[in-house]
Amino acid sequence: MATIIDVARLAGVSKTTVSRVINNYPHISADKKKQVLNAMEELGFTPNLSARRLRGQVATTIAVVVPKIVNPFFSYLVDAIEQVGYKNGYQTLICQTNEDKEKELAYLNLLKTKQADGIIMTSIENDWETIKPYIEYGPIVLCNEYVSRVDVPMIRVDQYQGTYVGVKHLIEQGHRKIAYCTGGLFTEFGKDKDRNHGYQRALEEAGIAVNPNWILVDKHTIEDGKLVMRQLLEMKDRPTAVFTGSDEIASGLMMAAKQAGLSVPGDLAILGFDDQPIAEVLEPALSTIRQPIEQMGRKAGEILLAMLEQADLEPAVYELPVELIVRKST
Amino acid sequence: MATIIDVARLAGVSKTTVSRVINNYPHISADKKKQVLNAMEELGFTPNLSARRLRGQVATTIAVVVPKIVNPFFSYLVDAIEQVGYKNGYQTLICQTNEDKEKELAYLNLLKTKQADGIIMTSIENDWETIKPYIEYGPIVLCNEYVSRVDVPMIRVDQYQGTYVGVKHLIEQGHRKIAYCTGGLFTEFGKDKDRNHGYQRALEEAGIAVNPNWILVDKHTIEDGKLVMRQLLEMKDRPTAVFTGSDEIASGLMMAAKQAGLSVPGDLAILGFDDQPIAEVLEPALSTIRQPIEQMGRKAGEILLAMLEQADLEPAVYELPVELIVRKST
DNA sequence: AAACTGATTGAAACTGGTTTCAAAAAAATG
DNA sequence: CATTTTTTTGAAACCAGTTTCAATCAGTTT
Repeated sequence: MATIIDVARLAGVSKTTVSRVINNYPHISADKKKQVLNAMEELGFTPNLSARRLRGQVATTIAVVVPKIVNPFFSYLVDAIEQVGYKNGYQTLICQTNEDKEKELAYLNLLKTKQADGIIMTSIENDWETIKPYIEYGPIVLCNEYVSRVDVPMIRVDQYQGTYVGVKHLIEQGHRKIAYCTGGLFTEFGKDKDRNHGYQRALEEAGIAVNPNWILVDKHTIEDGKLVMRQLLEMKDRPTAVFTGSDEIASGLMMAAKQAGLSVPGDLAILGFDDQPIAEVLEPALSTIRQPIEQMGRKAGEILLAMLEQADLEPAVYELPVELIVRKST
Repeated sequence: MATIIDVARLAGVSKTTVSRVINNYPHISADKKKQVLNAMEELGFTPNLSARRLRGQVATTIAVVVPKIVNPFFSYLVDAIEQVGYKNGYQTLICQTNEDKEKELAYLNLLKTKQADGIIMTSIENDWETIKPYIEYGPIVLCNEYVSRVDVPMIRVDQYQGTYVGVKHLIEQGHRKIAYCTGGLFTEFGKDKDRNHGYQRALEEAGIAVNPNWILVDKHTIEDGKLVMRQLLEMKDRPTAVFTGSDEIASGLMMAAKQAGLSVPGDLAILGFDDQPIAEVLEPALSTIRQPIEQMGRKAGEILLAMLEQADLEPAVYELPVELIVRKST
C-alpha cells in the first residue's frame, strides 16, 4: 500500500503538504496541489483510516446496535440509518446483540476505543445506569427503544398510543376478551411498559377487567406466535382477539389458528404491530399498527450526525406518529 | 480515556510490559502481571484498536457486502456470518451497496486501508476484473454470488441444479407453459447464467420451446412480483406456472394473482426460491427451492477466518445442496 | 528601503499501541 | 564457581497519518 510518504516523495513535497491536500486546507498553491493529486492518482493512494483515527480522534463510523438483524423491523431501521450515514461519508457498523448483555457492552466499547464516533441503539439489554456512563465517550442515540430519563436523544413512536388505539379498535369491533402478546418483559419504563399501559388503559375505559392468563410476554418470532396459539387453544376461557407486539408474532398466530380450523377474524381477531411487508401478504391481510420505520431510522441517523458536528446538542425526544391500518384480520 | 501509558504508570512498569500482558506474551513475572491487570481494571482500560491496527496490521473486522439488508435472504446470511465472526473476536461491518458500483468499490477500499481484514461478498456489481485486484490487499470470499474463475474461495449452491429441479417439478405437475422470473440480468457467468441454464435445460429435456415473452429479469421485491403478475394477466397466451428467483417475487405474484381472482395453483402454479419464513405463511403455502442460507453464511465466515490465519489457503469452491420443498402452491 | 502582512511550506511532535533490540537478572549446566 | 542459557524488562523505533510551530517568500505599506 502506498503511504502518504510515497505520495510526498513522488510529488516532491513534504507529507504535511500532502495531508493538507487530502483534507482540503486552504493556502496551497494550485501548482503543488496538482502535483500531489497526480501522485495520489498514480499510486492509487487511499489514506489509512486507522492512522487518521489515531491522531484525529475521528472514526467516520457509526455503530447501530440491534437485537437481531433478521427481524425485518430492525433490518429496515438499519437500512435507513446506513443510507443517511453513507451520504455523509460515514460507515455503518452493525452490532447484533442477540439479546446478550455482554455483547451489548462489548459493542459500547467501540465508542471508548474510538472505533465508532457514535452509537444508535435500537434495543437495550443492560440497565440504563450501566449504559449511561458511555455517553462520556461519544454520542448515543436511542431509536425505537427508550428510557424515562432524557440523557440522550430518543427517536420513538408513542407506544402507549399505538397499543391504546389498537386495543380500542378491537373493543370497537365488539371484542371483550382481548389477549395481549408482546416482546419485552415488563420493565419499569420504556417501550414495553408504555405498551402495557396502553393495553390496560383501553380495557379500563371500556370497563373490561384484565385477565392475567391472556397476557403473554417475551414473544418475538413467528415460531413464538405458533406456540402462543397452541397455548390459547388449550384455555377453557379463550380470548376472541389478540393484540400482538409484532407482525411476526401475528403471522405465527394466524398460521396456527388456521391450522386449528379457526377462522380469522371470525373466531379470533388478530392485530399486528409494525406494518411489515408480511402484513399485506397474509391471508386474511393483517390489520396492524404502522410504525414509520424508515423515518425513525433516518431521523436517528440525522440526529447522531448533528451531535457529531456539534457536541453540545441538547438531547430531546422526537416522537413520530403511529397509525392504525385496518385490513382483514380484525 | 486511559491509555497504555496511564496503566504503565499506575502499575509501575513500562508500557512494553503492559502491552505484553494485554497480548498474553510469555515470560512475565506473575507479580507484575497482576499489578498490570489491577491497573487496567482500575482505570477501565480498553486498548485503542486504531493504534493496534496501525502497527499490527490487524483489524479484527470483517466486512460483508450485501445489495440490500432488508432482503431477508441477505439478512440471514449476515446473521450467520456475524455469529461466526463474533465467536472469533471479529467485528462485522455491514456494507450495503444498493446495487451501486461506486459504493461497492468504496467498500472494497476498506481492505486497502486495513479497516477490514477480509471481505465476504454476497453480491457483485462490478466486473470481476475490477474487483480481482483487491485480493492483493486481503482475502475476499464470495458467498452466494460467484464467478467462473476460481481466484477466491466461493461458497455457493448449485443454482443450475436448483432451477433445473424446480422447473422439472413444474413440468411433472403437467405444466408446459412455464414463465421464468428472476433477479439478475443475464450475465456471462455466475448465478444468473446458471439459473437461466437450468431453466432452459429442463424445458429442453421435456421438448418444450422457450417463450421469450415469459422470461422476466431484474425482479427482486414483492412489488416487482405484483407488477409481473399484471404483465402476465395482459398476455393473450398466459403461462400456467411461474418459476421465481426468490420467495419475495413469488409472494407478490401470489398476492396479485389472488386479487385477480386466479386460484393458486389451479390457474397458476408458483414456485419460489430460498425458503424464507414468508413461504410457510403464504396461503397457499409456497413451494420453493430451499437454500441452506445459514450454512452458507457460516461456511463463508469460517473460510474467511481460516484465510486470515493462514494466508496461503488454496481457493476452492464449496457447493452446498439445494432442496425442493413442495408445499401447496404447485 | 525598511517594516509589516499574509500566504505557503516543511520539520518535528504527536496519536496509542506493537515490535525489535539489548541489557540485566535468574536459573541451569559443566 | 564460572559459564551458558533462559527469563524478565524497558528504551527506542515504528505504524501512517494530523497538528503545531516556525521559517520563508512575495506583496504592501510607510
